Amino acid sequence: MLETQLQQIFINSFKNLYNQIPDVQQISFQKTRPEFEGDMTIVVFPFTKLAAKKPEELAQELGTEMMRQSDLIAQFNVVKGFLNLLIADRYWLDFFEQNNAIELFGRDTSKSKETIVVEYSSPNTNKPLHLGHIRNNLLGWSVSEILKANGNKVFRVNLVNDRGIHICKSMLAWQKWGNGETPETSGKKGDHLVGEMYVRFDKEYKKEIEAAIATGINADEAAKNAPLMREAQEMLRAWEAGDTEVRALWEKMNSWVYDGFDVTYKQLGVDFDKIYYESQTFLLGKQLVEEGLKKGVFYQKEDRSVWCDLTDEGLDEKLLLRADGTSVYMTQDLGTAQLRAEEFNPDKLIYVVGNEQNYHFDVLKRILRKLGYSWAEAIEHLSYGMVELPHGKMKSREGTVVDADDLMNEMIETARSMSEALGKTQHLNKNEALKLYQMIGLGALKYFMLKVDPKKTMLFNPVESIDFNGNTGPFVQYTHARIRSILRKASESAIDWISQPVPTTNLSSKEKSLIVNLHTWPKALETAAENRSPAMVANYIYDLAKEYNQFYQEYSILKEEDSNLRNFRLKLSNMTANMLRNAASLLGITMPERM
RNA sequence: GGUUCCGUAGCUCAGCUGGAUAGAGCAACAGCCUUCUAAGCUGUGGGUCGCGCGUUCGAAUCGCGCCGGAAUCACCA
Repeated sequence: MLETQLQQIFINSFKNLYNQIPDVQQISFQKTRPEFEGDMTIVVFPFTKLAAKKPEELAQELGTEMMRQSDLIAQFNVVKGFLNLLIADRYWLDFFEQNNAIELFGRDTSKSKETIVVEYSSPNTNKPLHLGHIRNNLLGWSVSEILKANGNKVFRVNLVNDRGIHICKSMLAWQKWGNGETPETSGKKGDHLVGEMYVRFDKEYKKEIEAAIATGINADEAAKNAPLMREAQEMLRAWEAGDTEVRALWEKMNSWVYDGFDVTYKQLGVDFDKIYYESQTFLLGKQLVEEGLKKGVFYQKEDRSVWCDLTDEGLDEKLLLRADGTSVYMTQDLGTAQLRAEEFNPDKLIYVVGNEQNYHFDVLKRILRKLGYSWAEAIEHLSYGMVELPHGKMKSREGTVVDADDLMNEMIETARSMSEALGKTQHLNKNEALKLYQMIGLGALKYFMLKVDPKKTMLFNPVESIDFNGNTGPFVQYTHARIRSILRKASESAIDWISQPVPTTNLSSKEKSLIVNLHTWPKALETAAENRSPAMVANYIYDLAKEYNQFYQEYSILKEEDSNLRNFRLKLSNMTANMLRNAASLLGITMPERM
C-alpha cells in the first residue's frame, strides 16, 4: 500500500538525517490539493521540534532524502511546512496493471470476518410502507452490503410487528365497513386495502368521540369509552385468548399485507435472510424477565408489575411487565435479542431504527448488560434521522404521508417522460424501455436517500428529488452507459484493447486523477463500513463519475491515433465502469448499458 | 427541565483520524453539440463554517459555555 510505503521511507529518511525516530501516529498523508503540484502531501510541522529545524528547511531536506532513498518519489516541492510528493507514474501504472481487470476491485473477502446481524424494515401490518420506511430499508440493505463487501458474514433480518391493537382496528373496520372486499375482488394492493381500513377506523372513531363530547362528556373519557375502541380492545383480548374466528381473520388480513409488502420490497430491491413475527416472539422476553427477577436484577412492585432500576446510571426506572403479566415493547425486544444472540452468535447486532428510539436502545443495552450477557456489547443502534417534507413532517392525519409504492411509480414515470423528451429510447423495445425507466427512477430515489449522512434529518423535496442532473443517481448511471457505449463501439471496430499491455507513457493529469481516484476505493469502502455510511460510498461514486466526465470531455478516445494510448484509455474507461457498477451495487443501484 | 443528535453559499448536501485560498449540485448569468451519448463539460457571481472562549505552529473539525432546531424522557410500538 502506498501510504505504508511512504511512511517507511519517511521514517528512514528522518532517521538518517536527524538520528531520531518520528512518531508514526503523527505522520499524515493526504491527497495534494489540486492547486499544488504533487500527489501526496506530508505535513512536517509536527516534526520541527524533533529535528530542530524550521518547517521549510525540514521539508526541503526530507524531500531530498526521500527522493534519494526511493524511486517511488519522482519529484517534490515545498510550500511552507507542506512537503508535496510527486509519485512516480510507474507506481500508478503498476497499480493499474494489476487491478484494472478485477471486476470487484476493493472488496475484501480475505480478512478475518465478523458475523453481523442487521435488523431493518420492521413494519407494522396495519399500514402500507411510506417514505420513512424507504430510508430505513435502503439504509439497512445498503449497510449490510457494505459490510459484506468488507468480508463480514451478514444476516439481514426483519421483525414484523403483526399483533396489537392497531391490527385489530383494521380488522374491525373491515368487518364493519369492508363489504367483504379482498385484494382479488377490489384489485387493490393488500397492504393498501388494510391501510384504508385503518384510516376508516380512525374516522369512525373520531365521529364517536365528537358525538360523545357533544353530550357533555370530557375528551379523555370519550376517547377511552368510545364503543369502537372497546370493541377493538375486546378483539385484542380474543386474539390473545386464541379465539379461532379472530385468529382466522387476522391471518387472512395479514397475508394480504404480506403479499403487498413483498411487491414493495421486491421493487425496492431489498430482501431478508430471516423474518421474525412478533406474534411468535412476544412471549420470549417474559422468561428472561423472570430470570432477572430471580437474580435480583429486577424488582416487583406491589401491583406485581416488574421493573428495572436504572437510576444509578442516570436513567429512569423501566417497566418490563405490566401488573397483569402482559409484556411491553421492551420485554419482547429483550427476548428477540436473546433469540438472535443464540441463533447467530453474532459479533455485532445492528438495529436500523429511527432516532426517535435512541432512548429505547440505550435502555435495552443497559438492561442486557445488567443481566450479565456479554453479547449486550454487540448491540448497536444504527439510528437515522427523520425524512421531512418541504411543508414539515409527514402526518397521516393531514394526508401528507408519501406512500412508498406511489413514490417509486412516480419516479419511474418521471424517468420515462424525461427519457422520452430527450429522445433516448427510440432504439429500445417496450420491455427494454420499461426496465430502463425502472433502473433510472429507482436509481435516482436510492441515490437521493443514501447520499445523506444517515444520522441527519433529511429533507425530501418531491420536485428536486426527481431532478436527474448533477449529484444524482442518473448522473452516475449516465456516465456508466456512456463508457459502455465507447467500449461497444471499440469492439465493433475490432479494436483489441483488452490484451494490450499497459504502456509506459507519461500520465496526463486527467488520467492520473482517475487512477488516483480508483486507487482510493478500498480505503473508502473500509471507512464506509466502519462508519456504517452508504453516504460515503455515494460520494465516492459521484467523484469518480465526475472525474470521468471531465476525462471524457478532454479526449477523443476512439479517435486517438496513438493506438497504445487509445488502448490504455479504453482500459481506464473499462476499469472506471467496473468500479462504478461495483460501488453502486452496494447502494442497490444498477447500471444500464445504455441510456 | 434532563438526555441524545443537528446548525457549512439563497436551497439541498460533502468535507476521514485537526492542516494550505472551505467544496459539489440546484437556482441565476455567460459559453461549448457536422467528431465516442449535451441526463454532459467550461466559466462568473454567491460564505463572519450559529455565537464566544479555550487547546496549538494551525480549528468547520477537538474541549467548555451560550443561542437556535429536532427527537426522547409512556403500563404505545
